[in-house]
Amino acid sequence: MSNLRVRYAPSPTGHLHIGGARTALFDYLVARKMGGQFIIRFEDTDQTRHIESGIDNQLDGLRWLGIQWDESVDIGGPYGPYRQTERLELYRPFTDQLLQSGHAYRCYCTEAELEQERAEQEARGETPMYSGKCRHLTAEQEERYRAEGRRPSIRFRVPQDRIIAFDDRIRERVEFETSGIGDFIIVRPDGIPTYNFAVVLDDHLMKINLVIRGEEHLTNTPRQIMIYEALGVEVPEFAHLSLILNQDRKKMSKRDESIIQFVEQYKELGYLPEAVVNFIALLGWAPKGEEEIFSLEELVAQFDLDRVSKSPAVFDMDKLNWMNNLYIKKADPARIVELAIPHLQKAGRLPSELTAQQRSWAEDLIRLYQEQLRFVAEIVPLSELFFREEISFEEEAKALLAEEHAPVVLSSFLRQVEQAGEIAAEGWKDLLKAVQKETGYKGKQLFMTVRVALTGQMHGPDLNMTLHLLGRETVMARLKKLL
RNA sequence: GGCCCGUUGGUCAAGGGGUUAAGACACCUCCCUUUCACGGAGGUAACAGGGGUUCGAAUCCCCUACGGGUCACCA
Repeated sequence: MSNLRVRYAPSPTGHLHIGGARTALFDYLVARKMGGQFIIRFEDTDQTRHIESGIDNQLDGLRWLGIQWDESVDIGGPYGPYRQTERLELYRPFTDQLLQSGHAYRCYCTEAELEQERAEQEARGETPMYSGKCRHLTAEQEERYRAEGRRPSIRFRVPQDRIIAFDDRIRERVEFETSGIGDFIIVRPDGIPTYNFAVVLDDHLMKINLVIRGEEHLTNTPRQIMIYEALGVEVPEFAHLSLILNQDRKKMSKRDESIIQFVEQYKELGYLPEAVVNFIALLGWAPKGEEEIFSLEELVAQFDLDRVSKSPAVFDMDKLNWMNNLYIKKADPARIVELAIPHLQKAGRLPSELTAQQRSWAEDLIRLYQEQLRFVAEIVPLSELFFREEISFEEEAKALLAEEHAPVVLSSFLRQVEQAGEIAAEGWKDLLKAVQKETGYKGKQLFMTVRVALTGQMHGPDLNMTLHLLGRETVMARLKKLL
């Protein structure tokens, strides 16, 4: 294939879905790897479901992931326009061609009639399929229908008893019998083509030679191949990706809340784009070796359509969280700080305008938790102990404080803090050392007692930094309250 | 229901006639550590079932079961 051209063709009905993002990513990877072009085109022929912000949502999501394209609505390209509703005139000659060659015909059935027909078929236990009622209308009959005020749609005449076969890049050979396919509508009465017709025309006109898309399109493929053939143009290659399933092994539906489905939501929760890209690349694709942490550039080098799995993948949130944590740990702390501050502000933990001092405090706080954040929004629940007036004590903590060494350690510590005056970030270590010297308690009895007294919890982040962030006043107040 | 696709541990998955059937997440144990987390070392756990073909099937064929997709004037 000398010049590979692939496309992602979403319908702009909403936000970028995780499945769409994965399709786009695979498109991008293949195009980059082969030195081809990646085109994004919008299939917006369904007026009723059209959402104006849909195009921006899709593009913004892809941009955030770092996926770049070579031709689309925003940057143009030699095969535009890149949204179907702007290409309507381009389709007309092809419609005429099919009508003239007899591959298509006008159908005057109304939606209500068709629906009734379908209902009757279903009642009889048959597969619902268009009966072919208008297949052989005479000129007079057409004239009469027109006189009744009926507006025709245009149907594709599906050849009888043929087998349509193709070699899918992922599924290998797939065959369909045309007997199971009814004549389908390619142009609605209002002149707007339906999906199956428009894709074929656009892919042809845009010189797409590899169509990568989800498995839900597999059964559309024979219809499209028939159109290519009727038009006498070259059929592209197909690669049908298996679906991404939720934890219940079901196709994710838009209302499914068991899983976070939209790229924008991951962004909002503080997932890093490189983690999301890495993770979705592994949904259905397996690298050659054992390494599985890859940057986008590395994915381009590693990716191979031949290593894409046929079976569906369940979206595993645990693994995404693990992977995101990996990227957060590696990330520049300043970046995580930038992402985390808005979460703390939104939660009312920080004022919307920060003084230099507050900012520096927030930076220390966020860095304290950086290595255990699975996603940045977690900073809010994780850092709760720094924002509570009243601390509550766990059972274990109460037991520890009831031991005889506790008051000794704590009163010694309080004295040290009071005497110290201003305490530098590193100064707390020395105070604890002094307490050890004075009381003779060390290790768990010393550190754990202090931790528990001030946080109420047996577990937590680095103690010195915790003390520093709590600050001298709070430390003294909490100690006094206990003693 | 018809048609189409799929099925290796809980999850992602490698392996495509001869393997002790990889690796990762999760889980468990231990080590490190003032605790947690991190890190390190181990561990539990899988070829859907049944027939073939073959000296030999996770790998090839058939059937069954299960799961999914699709049958629109949606994409």
